[in-house]
Amino acid sequence: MMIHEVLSRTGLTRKAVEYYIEQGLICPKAKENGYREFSEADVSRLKAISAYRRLDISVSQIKEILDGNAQTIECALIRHRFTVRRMMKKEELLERLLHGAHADEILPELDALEAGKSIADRLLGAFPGYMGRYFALHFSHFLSSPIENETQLEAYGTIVRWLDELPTLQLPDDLQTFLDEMTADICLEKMEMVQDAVFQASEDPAAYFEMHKDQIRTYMELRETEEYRASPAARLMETMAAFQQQNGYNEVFIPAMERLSSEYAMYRERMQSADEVLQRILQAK
Amino acid sequence: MMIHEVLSRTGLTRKAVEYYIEQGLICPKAKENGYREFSEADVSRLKAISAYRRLDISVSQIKEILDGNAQTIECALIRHRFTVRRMMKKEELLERLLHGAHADEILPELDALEAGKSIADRLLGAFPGYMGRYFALHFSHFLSSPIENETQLEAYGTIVRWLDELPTLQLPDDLQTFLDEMTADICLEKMEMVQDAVFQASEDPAAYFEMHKDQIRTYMELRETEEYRASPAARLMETMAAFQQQNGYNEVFIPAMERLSSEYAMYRERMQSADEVLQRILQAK
DNA sequence: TTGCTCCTCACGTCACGTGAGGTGGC
DNA sequence: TTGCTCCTCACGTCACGTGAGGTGGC
Repeated sequence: MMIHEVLSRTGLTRKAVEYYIEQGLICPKAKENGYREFSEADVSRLKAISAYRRLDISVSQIKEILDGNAQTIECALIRHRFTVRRMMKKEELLERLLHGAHADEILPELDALEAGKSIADRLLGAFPGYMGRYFALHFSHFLSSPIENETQLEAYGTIVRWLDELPTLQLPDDLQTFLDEMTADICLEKMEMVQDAVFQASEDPAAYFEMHKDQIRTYMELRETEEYRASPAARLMETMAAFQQQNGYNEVFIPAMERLSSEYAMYRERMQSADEVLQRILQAK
Repeated sequence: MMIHEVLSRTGLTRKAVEYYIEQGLICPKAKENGYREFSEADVSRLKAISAYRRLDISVSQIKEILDGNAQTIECALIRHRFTVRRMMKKEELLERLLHGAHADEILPELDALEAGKSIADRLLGAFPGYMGRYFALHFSHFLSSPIENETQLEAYGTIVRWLDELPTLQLPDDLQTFLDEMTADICLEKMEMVQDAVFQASEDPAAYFEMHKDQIRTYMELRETEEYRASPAARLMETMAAFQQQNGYNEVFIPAMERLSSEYAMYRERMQSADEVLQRILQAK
């Protein structure tokens, strides 16, 4: 069909369609007279493109999505969600400005907001698929307090540099497939529920361990078995641990996060004492 | 001071500051050697500019705000709020796409979202200050149902054309000042509460009138007095009514809204029967 | 003289919009 | 021939980013 029909069926403009052709999202054949011949498949692709574009997804990301990269759309969704949250905070800040607040008051909060965004973006890029989403969600939780002193600013710089220099974790194909399959149906809501559960547990670890002692025991026993040690899950954990150790995750990234966010520092402390509690329970067994 | 100090104190880049100078947001003096001399006032202006920019306000709007136009910032806030709401809907739509929905399903909802935006933007521009905000908020309430047929599409076109051709309502200076002063402390929250109260009342007008009959009587009596008729409030109402009548508000805009949104049509019906109830009550008086 | 800051100018970004100027189909 | 569609090319948008190339101050 001719472009005219495509335009009326998709609601796109001629220039938009030409742009998508130029960017390689669709490739209609050129006829002898130079006219382009569009197929039904082109039309349905263009409809999808239109939907994604209007949902604020960039053309290059749409290309990935149409190329069958299912991770991209999850990634886009989480980015979108972070954006909405930031916008809500911005709304608050705008109201404060309207009610006479001075710029000096809100600039540190804007700094924090933008720092949170750039760290979350980098985490999403640095770790493949599910892991990036998990890390981004996890650390975003602590990145809302304003950036008010030099220490925080330096910590932020350290984190950004560390993430920028981090080599991309390239999992062996089988582990990557395993991870993707295991996490395929873990939507954002579930991730958030898990995170909230962890945060809750960190507040009163003894109670948590008491309540879940059977599961914990089962898990601990499982981890001792040969079967588990040979499983992809164990190999995945090992690979991650080795990657983190090689790149100074615990020496550079975590301490910088603690300097950037006092909330995170407190969380880490709670987690460490939780670990001690667990050790005591296990020894008492 | 030199630009270097300005940059370190504001956190802006050289190029950004140069852009704001080019756009006339600040005008530092040029010294003989061509260097620019910035003042303390420039620095605090730049801090405000930085805050507003990072809150997604355009440079031309910031110019208006810095020129002392207090309405602009309210306008920006309401736009921002609408944007957040749209983003939340977009998030839902993106989730549906992720879970396998076809583009055809969500395109009509995107149409409605964008129609809502363009109508709200036009209402904000067409009516001065508070009125624009009130209209935008009021009609946005009804602009969420998907655009699914030709009638709705035509209605949308009619509305957009009507708003684009609408002359800007230029109130006499004293009435404008009166309006601005009366509405200066009506924040969005209050507006929303009022709107919600109206929507509630429209569901069961008899009950509403019964509950507020004393206020209604007082108001009706007030409207009969000479004092009220000579007040700016009455003149404002008259001016608005005349403006609406001259431009076919009830003949073009309202019917198109009814065709675009069945929810709005229902609301109008309820309001009309509410009016009849009120007339009966007043006659029975 | 060296190394630093300052300046202006030009081109790039992203996803198109808006014509201009020319050809093809009926 | 006329009026329509189709094509490519060039320049514009918004708020800067990224150099290039040249000058001023110490």
